[in-house]
Amino acid sequence: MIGRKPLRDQAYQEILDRVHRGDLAPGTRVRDTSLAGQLGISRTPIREALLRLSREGILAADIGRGFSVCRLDSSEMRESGAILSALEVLALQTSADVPPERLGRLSDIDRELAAVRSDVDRTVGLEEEWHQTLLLGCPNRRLRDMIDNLWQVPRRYIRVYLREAGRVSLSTQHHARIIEALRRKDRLAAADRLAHHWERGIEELGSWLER
Amino acid sequence: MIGRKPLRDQAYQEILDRVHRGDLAPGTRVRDTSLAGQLGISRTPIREALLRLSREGILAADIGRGFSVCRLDSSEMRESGAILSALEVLALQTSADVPPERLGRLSDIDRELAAVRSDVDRTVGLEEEWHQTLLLGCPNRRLRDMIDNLWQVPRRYIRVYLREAGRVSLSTQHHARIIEALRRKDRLAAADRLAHHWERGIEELGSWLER
DNA sequence: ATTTCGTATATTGTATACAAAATACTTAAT
DNA sequence: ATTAAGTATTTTGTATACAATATACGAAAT
Repeated sequence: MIGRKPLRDQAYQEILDRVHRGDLAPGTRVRDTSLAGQLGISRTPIREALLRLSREGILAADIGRGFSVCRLDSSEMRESGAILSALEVLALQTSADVPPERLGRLSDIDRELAAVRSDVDRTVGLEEEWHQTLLLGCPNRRLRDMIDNLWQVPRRYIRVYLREAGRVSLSTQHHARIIEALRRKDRLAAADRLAHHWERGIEELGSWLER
Repeated sequence: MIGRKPLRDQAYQEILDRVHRGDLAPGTRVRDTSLAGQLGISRTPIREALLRLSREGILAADIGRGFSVCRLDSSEMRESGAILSALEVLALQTSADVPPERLGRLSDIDRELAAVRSDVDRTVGLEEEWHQTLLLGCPNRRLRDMIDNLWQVPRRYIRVYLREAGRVSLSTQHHARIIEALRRKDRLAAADRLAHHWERGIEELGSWLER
């Protein structure tokens, strides 16, 4: 076998998936012993994964009393959203022009996004893929990695919003307007619209959470 | 005793200090066993600290062959700097107006910065404190934490630059212009100047590194 | 019945043990 | 003398063990 992955990385992914699937609900205490048993590995790599997740804001770590899944909180969502928005805008501003081929893919994703209804997982996945595709040309690798990581937080909020508020998706109209600006090679305008897209999305989620 | 700190956090701080002091030079392999011996604790909390440092871009972690101190690389510095710049600008834009009392402190730091010569550690410390003080009023706690963390990277570059290039400090004139804008309660202008300050600093460091 | 205290249990944080893999070392062949 | 193969030694990644602390449970007192 060529690609060996440390157990801690596999554990990280698995735990993250469980949080996203709702298998580990907000507020739940996460016991390393129990996870170690379930995954059939020892506590050591589990704890390494938990420590990382707590640094990333998915879990809370109270000293001496272990980990728990962070509760959903509108101000936390607004804070993360503001950061992610600024970073995506920066990434887009400093990207090379988006080639037509990639613009086509973005439109494809949007079409699929409009077609898919009521499948929350698919919708969130496509929304994230759209953003990733948009920023694929950003030469700042560290920035791209950071953005990918930060996405884990809003993802949880979008998912619960789509599911519980019964909304089908966040408006894809904004996407279209961003693509339009990129077609004109006007990255500045596109970045502005991306910021606007985020603002609206954050506001939509925030006001729903604060209902 | 009231405030207990996990060993992993103490280890994290100690290792970080060693990297900054140059005790652990760029490229050095970092062996958990050796550190555990030196700090008189076991490998477990050491490895937790190393894992965290590698996520933060201070150490490199090659699977199966352990950790090493990241080599200084101008493009990495530019990438981190661009991110940090954007985040500090965001923080300043979304801050409350900086009260006169705090503006005074900023000026004090600048005066000290101008007075201190040839003490690299003190200079870097003051520069970082200046930025922290500037952003103290940012209500986005997550953003402030992220900025504090990210600072660990440029810190290494500034330190080596001041020491080896023989420069005394990065220009404090920019600081003064930022403060001036804040006196007029013009946060937007201040944010612009902060961005400019970063741009110039990054360019100065970058061109020196690429010499 | 409710509360308070004490004890048992579980869970954490840290230390140690072990197996696999990587590095360093030795020796033999050219 | 240099290289190469094979062996010994480190070093890593993971598992387990242990001590300290926190939680859960139950009995006694009000």
